[in-house]
Amino acid sequence: MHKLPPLNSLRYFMVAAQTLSFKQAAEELYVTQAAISQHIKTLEQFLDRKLFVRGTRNVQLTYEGRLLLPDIEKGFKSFYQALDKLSLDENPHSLNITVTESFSSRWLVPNLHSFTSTHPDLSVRLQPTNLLCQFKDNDLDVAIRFGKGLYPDLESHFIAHDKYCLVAHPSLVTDDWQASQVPLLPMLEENSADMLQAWQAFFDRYQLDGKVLKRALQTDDSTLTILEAALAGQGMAMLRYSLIYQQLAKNQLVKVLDFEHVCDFNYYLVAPEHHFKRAKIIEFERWLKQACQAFQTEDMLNPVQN
Amino acid sequence: MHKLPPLNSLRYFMVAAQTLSFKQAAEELYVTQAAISQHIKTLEQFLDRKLFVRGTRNVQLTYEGRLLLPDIEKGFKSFYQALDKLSLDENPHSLNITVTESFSSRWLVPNLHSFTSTHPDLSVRLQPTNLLCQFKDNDLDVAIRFGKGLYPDLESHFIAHDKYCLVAHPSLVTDDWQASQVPLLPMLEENSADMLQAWQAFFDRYQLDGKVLKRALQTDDSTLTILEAALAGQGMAMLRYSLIYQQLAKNQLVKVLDFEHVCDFNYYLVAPEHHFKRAKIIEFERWLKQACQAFQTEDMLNPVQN
DNA sequence: ACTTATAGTTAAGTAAAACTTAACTATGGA
DNA sequence: TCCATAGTTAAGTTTTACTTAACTATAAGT
Repeated sequence: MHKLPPLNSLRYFMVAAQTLSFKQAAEELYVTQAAISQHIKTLEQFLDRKLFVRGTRNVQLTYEGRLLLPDIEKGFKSFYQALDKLSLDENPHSLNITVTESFSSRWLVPNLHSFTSTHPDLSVRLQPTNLLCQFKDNDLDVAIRFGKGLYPDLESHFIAHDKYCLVAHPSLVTDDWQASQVPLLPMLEENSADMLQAWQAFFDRYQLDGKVLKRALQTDDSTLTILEAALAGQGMAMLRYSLIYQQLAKNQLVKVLDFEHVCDFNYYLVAPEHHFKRAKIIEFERWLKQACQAFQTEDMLNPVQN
Repeated sequence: MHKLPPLNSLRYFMVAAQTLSFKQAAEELYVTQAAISQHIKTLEQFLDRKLFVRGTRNVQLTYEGRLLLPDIEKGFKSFYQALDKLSLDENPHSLNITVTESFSSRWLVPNLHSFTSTHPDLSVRLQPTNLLCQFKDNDLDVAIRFGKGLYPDLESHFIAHDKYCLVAHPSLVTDDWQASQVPLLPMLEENSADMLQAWQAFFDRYQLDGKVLKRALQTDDSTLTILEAALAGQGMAMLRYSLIYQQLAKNQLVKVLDFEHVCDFNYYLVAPEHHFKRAKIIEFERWLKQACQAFQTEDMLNPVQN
């Protein structure tokens, strides 16, 4: 292998060769033309070859200069290419996540510490909202969504399954509870297709008529409201395991009739395709998948789900 | 376009990334590991990205380091490629030519000045010999040869045609000379196929019997000897126009019966193929072709010749 | 023909970078 | 526990890069 010439001289040579003017090259490189002149001289001495024929008011490349130029250009092009790959991510030190309200406050916030502690130079910002925001003009890195993983112009990476559990405050149900006692509990209900489907499965299972049940609370899209109402003992709620498994463990909520219904929806990481090449997102996805194992159970691995 | 990072840091990064050891990289680059450490740090700060994960006794590339490496390697590879192209010619300031004795002393040496004066940084060395030397282990750049241009493993570039002229010292022939007087002049003869063919053409043309002519001198391969004998007035010689056109002009030699015979051979520049990529040879060939125009005449453009 | 303007070179001094030395940190192994 | 190893950092030195300013040479304008 040869010894490499001074690399800056190569750069100066390239620009001078492209412009065929030391003066112009100097302007492009924000130096004086004396600097160009000296660099070219250095390179010519290093290579022991004349690279330019100095005319009176113009310079020309010699044969050997012409020989050199294309490969030098190729080399710097590769360097620029390398930089391009990094610039996929303009803000490597901030991770901007939009996440559904319920998952944010009931799972992500309580669990985030194990990610932030191992990524000290990354500042995570959460935007809890149930709407799938625009990624353009929003400096959002990624979204966590519960759904079918089908979003136009966006890429979705599967994160975790989930299941609905019928739960209530422990004060409302006893250990020897029967299906016939269900009508005693008011329903805490959210009008989401997925959740309504779970309720229907429950009614079918116990041959109940949903219409006769009392409604204590109804919301359009705030799972969080339902959850808080359930925790406050206002009735029975059909809630996702991911959001309450910690409350179940601590007996702050208990299952009603042990009813479970595997969700038709899943958790997905959603973003424009190129965002998934960002180092911080690759890291975050890896962590998220691993951490979500905490609420993955055997019965979720249902072929219907995926 | 991005601003380029410090180029030396890129190089240090590359070697460190390849060896996955700052210490080893330092050894390869003949610097201390402190220098490596500082360069990597500089680059990381410039890019605002960690490139290495520092373990206790080893370093690993980060995702972004791995992203960067291939293009950086590609870049430097291009630079090495550029240098390779120059190293086609190890001695750019010397031009080593082997050339037939006669052409050397009768044409090249008298004409070389117009080349050397426009190429002041090139020192030309001539090796006059009629043998086609080995190019290997000989630091020869190129050969000038008179022939058919067919040399095994070598490339031949056509330079010039030539023709034989029957000449003698002006004291030996008069203006009103007749073919019948030919036998009065002794022959100065070289045993080369090409020249013998010219003699034969002459005999045929004037219906002479070559055998009855007197031989003043015979050589095997020294055209120069023949030429000098002719200049000294020792007889008539069949000589190539290229070697004597200047003597004809100065009347140091005159044509006998105006006899000319276009050569079956030509002048060629001969060398291994890659030598023709050397800047100095490209220059020399251009000059040689142009300068040889001086002895090219209309009648040489005979289809037989090429 | 003379002057002016332009492009590049060179020398000398200054600013910036690269590099070394040496002291320090952290950790795996004897 | 102590040593050996790999890397980091700060301080000082060397080297390189850059600017300024004076100089050369020539094309263009007057």
